[in-house]
Amino acid sequence: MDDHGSSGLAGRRGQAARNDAAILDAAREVFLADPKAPVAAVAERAGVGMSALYRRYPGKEDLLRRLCHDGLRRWIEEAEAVETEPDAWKALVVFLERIVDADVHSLTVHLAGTFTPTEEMGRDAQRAGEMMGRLVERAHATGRLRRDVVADDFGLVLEGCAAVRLPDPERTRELRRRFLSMVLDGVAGADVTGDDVAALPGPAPQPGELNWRWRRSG
Amino acid sequence: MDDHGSSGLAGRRGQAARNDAAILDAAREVFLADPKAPVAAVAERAGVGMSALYRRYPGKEDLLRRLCHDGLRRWIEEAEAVETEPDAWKALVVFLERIVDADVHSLTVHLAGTFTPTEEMGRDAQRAGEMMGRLVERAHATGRLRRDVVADDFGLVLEGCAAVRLPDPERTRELRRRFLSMVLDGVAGADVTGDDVAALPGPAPQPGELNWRWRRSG
DNA sequence: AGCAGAACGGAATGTTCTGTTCCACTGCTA
DNA sequence: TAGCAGTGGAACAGAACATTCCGTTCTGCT
Repeated sequence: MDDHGSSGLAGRRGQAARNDAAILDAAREVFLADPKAPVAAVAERAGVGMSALYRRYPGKEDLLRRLCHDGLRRWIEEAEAVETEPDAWKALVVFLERIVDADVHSLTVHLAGTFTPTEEMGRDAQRAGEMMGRLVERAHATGRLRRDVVADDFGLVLEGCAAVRLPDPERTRELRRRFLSMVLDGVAGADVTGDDVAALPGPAPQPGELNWRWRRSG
Repeated sequence: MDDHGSSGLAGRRGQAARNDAAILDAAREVFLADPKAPVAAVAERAGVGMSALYRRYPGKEDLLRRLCHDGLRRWIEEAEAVETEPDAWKALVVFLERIVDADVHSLTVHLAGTFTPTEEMGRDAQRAGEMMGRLVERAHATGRLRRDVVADDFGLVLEGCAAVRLPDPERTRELRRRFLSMVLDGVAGADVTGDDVAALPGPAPQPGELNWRWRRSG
């Protein structure tokens, strides 16, 4: 087999490989902007025809599923990446920043319900939740994270950050970072200030309470 | 004119008046859950037929516009209500809590773009922005609000709170309050703690930057 | 050089979804 | 009791959409 260059710049095979990526990128952009967007919008944004799309995925749902599962894997990946960080607080912060920057939360949460999940996705989702839990547990141990904040509170935080949306993606990232920073200051405060903030109100979010979109028939 | 009771419990006229409210309530619930929901869903939720709806509004767009404008007026109303509160920080907090509880932000922001706005709405929107600005200005003067937070940062905050959504409305309210509380602790911190938090990153949101949905042809 | 077929663009198709209209009916109101 | 404001819900027309299909292009191999 006469492979023209190892990184796929070759004529036909290369174009196909490039389309693989183009389609996924386009799908991410389009479906993040509107989870109900038509498939044709993805093709157009990717600069390919419908057939290029349907050659790779049996149907719309499969594309959505793929996108979501990729997001889930990315989450796990990022969580693993910060596990070696000695400063547990910093690990948590860096993790959140990366998830927010990559818009992973939108991928995993907003797309849920638009397809029927795989069992493997269920397992990965649980794994992702556990890793977040461990991250928070570690941060609690340092005393830097206020004690009345639970792991699922960060579900709220990520949801909030994901909601910040502007036409310009780069500006969106900046403002999300800014917002995240505000929230983190509120979440780190207690020990530093010497405790003059009131306890967080209301029952804390229960595990799985935020994942209602994953339940069947949505 | 033989009016059976002043608060409209009468037979036919009363039913009509009751439908007025039922339709608006239903529309709020339905369109807040999904801004693109079909009109029929509103009629069903209100327990009325299509004709009851189209007798009151020439078309879907008019209903949306009405809902949004009501939200805008509510915003102004709430802002005026806290203007007499002597404690400027408390005024700001109470105002935000009320806006969040009433889901006014979703009404005014998420519905924008689904209809062409009136000029009067434009004026009210500007007025609403100004009132928010004054609220923040007053809070700054007390020193209780950290200095690097600008008025439009609360656009981010409200967007974030509105993004917290569960099937149960009451639980949604609780968790939004909890999230808001976290954010407010982050936003109040600086002066109280004696300044060991870093400055907020990124250029602050510019006036009008968050209102892009209001611009024509969305 | 030439062929087999992988890969593609985009129009065509059949179906579902939705905004709006229409009509027959009900029971106040005067 | 006559008339009509008010109503429910079926009917309609057209838009939107996922998916299929066909004719074309250009590669990789012989």
